[in-house]
Amino acid sequence: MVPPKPKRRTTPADKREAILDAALDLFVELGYHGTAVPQVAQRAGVGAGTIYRYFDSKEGLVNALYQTHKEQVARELLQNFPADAPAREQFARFWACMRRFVEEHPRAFAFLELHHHASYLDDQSRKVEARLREFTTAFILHTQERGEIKRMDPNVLIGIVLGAFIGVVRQSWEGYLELSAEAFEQAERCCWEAIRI
Amino acid sequence: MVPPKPKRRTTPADKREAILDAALDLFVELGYHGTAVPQVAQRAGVGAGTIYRYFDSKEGLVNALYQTHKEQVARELLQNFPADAPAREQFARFWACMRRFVEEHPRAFAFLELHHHASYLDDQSRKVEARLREFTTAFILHTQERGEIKRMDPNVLIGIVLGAFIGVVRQSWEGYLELSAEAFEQAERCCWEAIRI
Amino acid sequence: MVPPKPKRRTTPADKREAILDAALDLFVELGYHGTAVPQVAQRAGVGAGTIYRYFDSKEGLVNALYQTHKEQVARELLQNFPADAPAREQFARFWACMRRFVEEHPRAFAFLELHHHASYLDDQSRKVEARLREFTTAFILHTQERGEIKRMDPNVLIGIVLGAFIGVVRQSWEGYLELSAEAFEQAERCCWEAIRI
Amino acid sequence: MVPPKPKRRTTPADKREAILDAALDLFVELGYHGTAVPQVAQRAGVGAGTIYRYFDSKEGLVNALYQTHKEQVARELLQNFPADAPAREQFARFWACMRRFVEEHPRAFAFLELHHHASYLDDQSRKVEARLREFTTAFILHTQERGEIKRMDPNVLIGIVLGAFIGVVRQSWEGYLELSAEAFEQAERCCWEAIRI
DNA sequence: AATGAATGAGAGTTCATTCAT
DNA sequence: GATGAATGAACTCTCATTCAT
Repeated sequence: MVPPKPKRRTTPADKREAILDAALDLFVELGYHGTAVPQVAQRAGVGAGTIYRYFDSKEGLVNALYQTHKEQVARELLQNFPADAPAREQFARFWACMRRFVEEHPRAFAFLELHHHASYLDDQSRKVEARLREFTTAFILHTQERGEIKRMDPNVLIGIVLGAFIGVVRQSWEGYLELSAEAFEQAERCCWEAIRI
Repeated sequence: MVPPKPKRRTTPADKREAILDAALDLFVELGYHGTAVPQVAQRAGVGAGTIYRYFDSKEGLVNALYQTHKEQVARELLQNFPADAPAREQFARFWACMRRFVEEHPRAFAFLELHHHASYLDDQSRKVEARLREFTTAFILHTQERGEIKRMDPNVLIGIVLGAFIGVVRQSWEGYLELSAEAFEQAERCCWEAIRI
Repeated sequence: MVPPKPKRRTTPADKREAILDAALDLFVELGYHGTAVPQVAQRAGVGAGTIYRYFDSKEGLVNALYQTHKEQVARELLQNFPADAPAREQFARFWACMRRFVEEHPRAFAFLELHHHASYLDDQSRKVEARLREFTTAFILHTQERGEIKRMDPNVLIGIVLGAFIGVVRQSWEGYLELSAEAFEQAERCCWEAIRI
Repeated sequence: MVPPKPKRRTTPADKREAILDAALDLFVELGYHGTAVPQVAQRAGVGAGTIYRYFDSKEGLVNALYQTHKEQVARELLQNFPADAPAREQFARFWACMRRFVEEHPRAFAFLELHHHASYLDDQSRKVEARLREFTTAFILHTQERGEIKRMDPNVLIGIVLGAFIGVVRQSWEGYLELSAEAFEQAERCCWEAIRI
């Protein structure tokens, strides 16, 4: 019996993925405006014109990347969130989820961080961001009412915790820190103490 | 009697400042690659060629901006630092100093933050960053030995505190928060609790 | 008994016609350079590659169109021409023939007119034009000798009559005129008076 | 005494003219879509980017050409028009004026003719055309009322006369005719007989 | 025979940089 | 020293054509 011959070298989905992957690398390294479309094509191993079969424009490409990855973060955060657990555990889970994302998709995390609120993001991209924030704000208010975390403008708390998380990750990008389990855990404890009552 | 000092309408230093000032605005608003050199010239009120009398290139301009402002931050932090005060007070002073910088030079702070570790920054720019970090690290180690703040990799603590500060400021950039005295003070207390023993 | 003729949904001739028809529409509407080959394919309901089975290139396609329709005009003019009638009647028949062509094949007439002497027409296309002209010139000379129309360079007369005909049709393209029977007849009488003795 | 040194090799106005002149040639020869901007630049002897200092875009360039030359035709027609002369003389003057334009600016005439009612002409360009037509229509109606020319839709008459004029000129473009004084005069007489009572 | 995804040359346009004035 | 018109390389994007399926 003959084993089924593998049908194609590259499926359309493969090409699309290759383009997204190459763009992710380059946008992180050189920025959106610093990256030329043919450069993306070359790294993806396709012709320059091919990119326009899969994406409307360079803007379409960066927004597709943003939405794909931002939605993944949002999904993972919401799915793993223990709605009824004590705040301490909820925070630990949030931190673990973010950590897992950074470890599994470091370039995607860097991309989201660097392209946060850029002028070329479209309404759909901003909507993904907005939904996640709404959820977060509602959760913070609820936990504050339960007396488990400090009472102050939720946006200050978001700024502190998210900022601190990104701040630690950045230290590793800049070569000052290895993102060990210990570092994440230490940072997690610090941040909890920042916001706990 | 003194001869009347020849009054020039614009000294070379004035021109240089005007260029730096215009570039600061535009780089913050449109990004490095999104800003055209003649656009900088126009806003500065000089000819496009004039920029090249004061700076080698567009890269030279952005690096001059980076170094100028980064050095200013470093200077202010070091000058105001109470070497012999208790850690709690040192931390409060650090926070106040950063806060003052953000309030007095919001565009410069945004510029430094947005162009942090961009590919077009040169070695000299990175060196300014490195010197400040050396000082900070040494100080953290010293304070940890005095048992006033948590014992962990100083880079984790730097990531947390700097990240949290930037995180809070960013919330205001994104329109979620007004940078009131109260917000800064709340965030400062949170961050102290994050790192204190 | 005859075996049932195998019915093909689309014969090669059908495909060729569909391509020519789609191209006619688009070249008239958007111009030669304004029309993309895949656009022609889509409107013809065939794959983009298929066009290259029937035509060498985009130039080949436009020349095929030109020759097809120019030859049709020539055929109709020559077939309907009453060689032995008086000049007044010959002229009326010529005009009626042109009018019928415009009414039955408005897109083809517009195409011929708009692509007249375009740089991408090949020698074969120009040859069709030349043959028609030879006949016309000979006829004019003959009629002039019979003393029925003005004696002058036949090319002046061709320019006047053909130009006037196209001029009137153009007025309708530009929305100034409806191509009524009356308009055609009025124009015909005017043109006859232009050339008659 | 020193003769005044000629100040510039090329003034800005020279450059603009050189670009317009090169574009006129190429648009006539290859059509608007068939002409590449760098091609215009090369023929004008300037860099490709220079064209964009003088014109907003390729469309801006073609519209500037159209308006310049169309306005010149309109101006010459209106200025030389003998409002109170008999229709026969008015027609002769019109024809002479058109003839002079063709002889002095043959490429401009060809350009106007070939780009008539093209989709890339802007509102301003169409307005010039519209003003000229309004004048012509009013004049025809007035002359018809005086009983000097045939009574029919003025647009039919415009189509015939303008079409015949262009038709004769085209014969020369196609190499069939030399635009001699005699040819123009013969055609003028024919056309007058086409429209006279 | 027919397809349409893929290509890359070339389109229009921008902009960092130069240099005659 | 200062200017800004001029440049041409490089940008984003299109499309005539090919070729694996």
